[in-house]
Amino acid sequence: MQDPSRTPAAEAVLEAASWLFYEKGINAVGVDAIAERAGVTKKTLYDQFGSKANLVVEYLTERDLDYYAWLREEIDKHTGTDRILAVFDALDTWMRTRSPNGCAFVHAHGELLATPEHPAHAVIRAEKRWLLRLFVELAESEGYAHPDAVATQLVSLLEGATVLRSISDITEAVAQSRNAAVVLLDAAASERTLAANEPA
Amino acid sequence: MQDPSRTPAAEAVLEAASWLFYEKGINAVGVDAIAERAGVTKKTLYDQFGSKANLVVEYLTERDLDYYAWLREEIDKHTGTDRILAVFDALDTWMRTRSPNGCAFVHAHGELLATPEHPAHAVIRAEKRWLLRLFVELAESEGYAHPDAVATQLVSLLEGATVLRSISDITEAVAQSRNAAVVLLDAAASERTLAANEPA
DNA sequence: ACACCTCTATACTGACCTGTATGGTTAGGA
DNA sequence: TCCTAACCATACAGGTCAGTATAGAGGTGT
Repeated sequence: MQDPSRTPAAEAVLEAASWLFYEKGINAVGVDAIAERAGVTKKTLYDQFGSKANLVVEYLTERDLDYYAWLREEIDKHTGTDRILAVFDALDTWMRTRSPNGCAFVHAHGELLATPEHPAHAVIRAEKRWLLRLFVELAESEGYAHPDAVATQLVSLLEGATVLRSISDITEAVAQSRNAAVVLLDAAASERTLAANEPA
Repeated sequence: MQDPSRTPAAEAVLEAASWLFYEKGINAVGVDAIAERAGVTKKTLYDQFGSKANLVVEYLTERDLDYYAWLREEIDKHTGTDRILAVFDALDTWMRTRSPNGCAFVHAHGELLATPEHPAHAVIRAEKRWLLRLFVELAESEGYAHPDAVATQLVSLLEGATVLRSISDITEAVAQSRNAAVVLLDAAASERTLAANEPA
């Protein structure tokens, strides 16, 4: 799961950074605070990661891998259409246990708008890309019509529920998105098509 | 539309701040940069707004009012179910013309995680609240079953599409959310219900 | 005539930021 | 035995941050 070549101090730094970045935001957290929380000197932090930007990349990359592994696990506990709905159930658990403040990648995107050359942007875009592809593959393998269209709609439901649950106190947002997914998949299955798929 | 008691310099400051905050993020922009862009001294900025936090609140409040007014206008050009779908069309235009980087309120929420006492949080939550209530009212007045459930699902589609369109390059996300909305409303209309509305 | 308001210009404070420099300790492997 | 990697502690450089201080210009209403 994690790079075994990472020293104990490096591990502590990344753990501290991950917590602080997610809980307070990237720009609101200084390297001094990270080093202090990790119980490590700033020298060690810079020896291991080189720069704050690199640390941000490592933070997002690890979170990305964790989330992907978690989703894959939850999906593989089911068969058929339940494999798709399992993603919504997994999100519900994920948000309760690890992500109550919302999507770390969406936040990072907003925080790094001022520095478009930041290497973290590639990680952020990649995360949304594999999420979409995951749904495309699931929709395809379950034989749904218009897998690209369905997948885009399902990802929107997922991302939107994440926003609603974290910003408002609408805890049922994820469950409602799941309900909507059931309806959409039902419609796609009975070839009642996703309406107006061709704009004109 | 805007407070007429605002002096010309104050107006220039708010305009500069709005552009910089949205384009680069709140924490990435300093008051010096705002004053310079507005062609105003920092003294004037502080005389008019008192603090950066107040300026952030004014920025979000004005954007909130603009967005609400825009949506109301677009909705009122239609009748029946089209009033609901008009929100999706309005979002498409809004994102192309004024909000290509994503939702300012979602970004602000992420940037202000470190300061939960920041007065902007109230504005952020209020924006999501009226958006949800808007859909509830539309769903009710068009006679759909389960207006609360439908509204939550529609807001998720809207917010999710905003995320997808801004972070990924999926420009058709909004259109796909609109398609999904059509299916969901169709299902709600024919009382084929929103499935599993009662979890157990 | 005088007070008030809006604004300009510049300089400053004290805190915090990323990143580096210097120098020393400990443990393991060749 | 010696070398290297991984760490500790402290201090500092150079920049930027929010916010304040000081001094004065121009216009308006009374």
